[in-house]
Amino acid sequence: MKQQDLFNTAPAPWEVDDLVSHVVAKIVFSTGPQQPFDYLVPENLAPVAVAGRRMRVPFGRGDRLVQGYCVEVGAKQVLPNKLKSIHEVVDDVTLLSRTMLGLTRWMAEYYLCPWGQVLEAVVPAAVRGNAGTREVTLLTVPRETAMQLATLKLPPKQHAALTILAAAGKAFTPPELAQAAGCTLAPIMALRKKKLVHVEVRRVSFAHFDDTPAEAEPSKQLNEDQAAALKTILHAVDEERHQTVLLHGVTGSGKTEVYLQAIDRVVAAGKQAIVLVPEISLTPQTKQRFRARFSQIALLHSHMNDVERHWQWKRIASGHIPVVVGARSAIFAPTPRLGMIILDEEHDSSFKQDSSPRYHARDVAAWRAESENAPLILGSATPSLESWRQTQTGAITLVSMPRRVNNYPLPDVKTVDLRVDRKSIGRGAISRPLYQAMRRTIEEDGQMILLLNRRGYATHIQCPACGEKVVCPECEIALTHHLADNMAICHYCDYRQAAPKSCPSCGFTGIHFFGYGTQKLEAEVKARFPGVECLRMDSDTMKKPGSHEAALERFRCGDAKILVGTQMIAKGLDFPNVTLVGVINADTALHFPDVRAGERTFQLITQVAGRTGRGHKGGQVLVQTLSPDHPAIEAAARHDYTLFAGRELPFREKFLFSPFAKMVRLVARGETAAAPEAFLDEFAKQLQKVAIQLELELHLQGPAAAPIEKLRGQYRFHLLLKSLDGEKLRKAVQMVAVKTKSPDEVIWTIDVDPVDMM
DNA sequence: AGCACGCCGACT
DNA sequence: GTCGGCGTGCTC
Repeated sequence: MKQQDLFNTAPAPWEVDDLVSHVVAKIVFSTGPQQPFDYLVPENLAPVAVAGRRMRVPFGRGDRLVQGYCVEVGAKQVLPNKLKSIHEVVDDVTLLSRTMLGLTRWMAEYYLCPWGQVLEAVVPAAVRGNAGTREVTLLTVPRETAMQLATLKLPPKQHAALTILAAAGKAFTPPELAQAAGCTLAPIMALRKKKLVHVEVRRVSFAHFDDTPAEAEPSKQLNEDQAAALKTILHAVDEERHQTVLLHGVTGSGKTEVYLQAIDRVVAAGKQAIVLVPEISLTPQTKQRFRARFSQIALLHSHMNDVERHWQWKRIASGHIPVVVGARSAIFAPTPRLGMIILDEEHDSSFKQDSSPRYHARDVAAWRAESENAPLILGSATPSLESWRQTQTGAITLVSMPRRVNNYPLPDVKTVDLRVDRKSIGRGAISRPLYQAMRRTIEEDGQMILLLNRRGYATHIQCPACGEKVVCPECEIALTHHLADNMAICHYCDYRQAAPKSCPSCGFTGIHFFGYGTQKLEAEVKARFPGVECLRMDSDTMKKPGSHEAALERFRCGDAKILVGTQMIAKGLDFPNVTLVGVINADTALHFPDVRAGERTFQLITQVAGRTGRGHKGGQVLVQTLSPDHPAIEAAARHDYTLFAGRELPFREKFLFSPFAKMVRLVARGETAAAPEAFLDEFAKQLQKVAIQLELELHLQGPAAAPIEKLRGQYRFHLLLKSLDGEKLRKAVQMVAVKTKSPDEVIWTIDVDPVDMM
């Protein structure tokens, strides 16, 4: 029998009489062994030893003190001397409620990663480190001392200090008291030693941020579709019952207003709402919209410093903040009475975390909402096929808003077949039809958005003489030419070198820069529309905090007429004067070796098309493509989600992909190609054995070189596992994973429900 | 993860 | 004989 089993199985019959009942705490560590460990709770710590706090416990032969999360406290029959005792309780506030502990345990099981690691990810580092607080010592005079103050025999300075403290009627820190009494710290220390003053050590916050409530704006009148959607949601809110609602509303259908009014009801009931938005759309516009409607709101954004993050966390935990708006990790906000969760743009891939624990906020939200009896609202114009499928099986309630507000029509979308038009335009990214539409837009004083999903100037650098391509030495992918500083940059690892003037291989001086990035597009626009203000938004120009706000303001006020950018301009923007959207190359994501390539393309085109026609002037969209007949592009041009889903779902079903099959992806990497490949080969073999044992119908794809074969100098391989039985699949992977020790040179990861296949 | 234990080879 | 190489296994 293994040692650990001694603690989890019943004691031997002859030991039963020795059992004593004791309060025991279950501790989980964030590093080291993964299983929980039991410790005795000593009597003096019983009041503070609460599940959800961190504790320091003696661990190992040397009894070194280690910090861990207490996940459970309860009376237990134990053999005396079997367990060690907790040394100290670290936190004076509970970091994780019962629900959050349950949630993290579920995440650990579902995403196949250690519980301790999930706990560490869920509690912000700023909270763990008590950022922005410090310990202060507070002195008061106890009753007994105050009564005998007159008769006490004390040196004059001590007596004076004590008298001042007794008269003050509030607590002083030692330095404060020293100053008030006009003495040094020595007499005060003496008073502390003689136990004449009461000492309390407390953690206080010295952070302060503006939290003055804003003037709240009234709600808007809803149209028929919005009112019907709201009614469905409110039904669940009022009954305090869990239900998932998919709000499928076309772009501009007024989903946000429905959210806002649903939140109103939650707030009125004294509960809190969590609103999750994609990272990219936590824009000033979204922020303002929520801030204007709710007087008290916590906006969690990535540029927050630790002090503010901690402060926000405390405010939320105190229950005084009714509305929390944030990206993915806001799903862990410590709201004490959760009344509703909203995931806006639920299809967005930024809801999936790309490091361990690789959770999807949509699925975490579903678990949390169910366990807290709260409705979950998923909103999108282009729902994920995972959610859409669940509306068909009845697990999710579908509510549709097929019309735009104010009866504005959806914009007219035309594809520009580049196979035909390319010849007529010569060199350049803007086809003749798009150019003409741009001209017209400017004449009519409208504004326009041009989407090109690649940053930089030229996408690859190649020698026309010898064919040599300039690639990253670490990742072996084509370097992108950036004009601003004339550098060649790897978009995977950010490796950079000076752009070559001649071919590094053959010395030919006519080395050529091919392909279009946003920088080159911007240059072309400026050249062809002199005097028209053009603004570029991509991650290169939006690095500084506040640049996003500034750029959008310039566009909103009309100073800039043309907005050029990557996908960051495709979502959420709401500018009524935008009457033209141009998609420079709809095919960039279409031919990726990824099942979701079509879905992503459909989403991107639909979303960016939705940026126009939001005012009385209407709007039109031109989509440049080499594949106008591709189902994803055709469906997007017709604004027809059900057409797209109707074509895509049978394909997913036939070839066993999500949402029909559950998928798990293993990625292994190393300095050589052989080691990770061999590792995955062996893993696959072991899996097949376990699959037979579990009677699991397992489908394997690979191992094969990952689409990004080499990254930062390491070779990458992957193995895709699929099965209709997700639970058994995870079980099988778990069984193999615990027994597997990879060679030192191989690093590997497990991704449950992978979204990114690169 | 750390830390002790233990079983081998190179040294005072 | 002992010092230390790191392979193995345990930690409530």
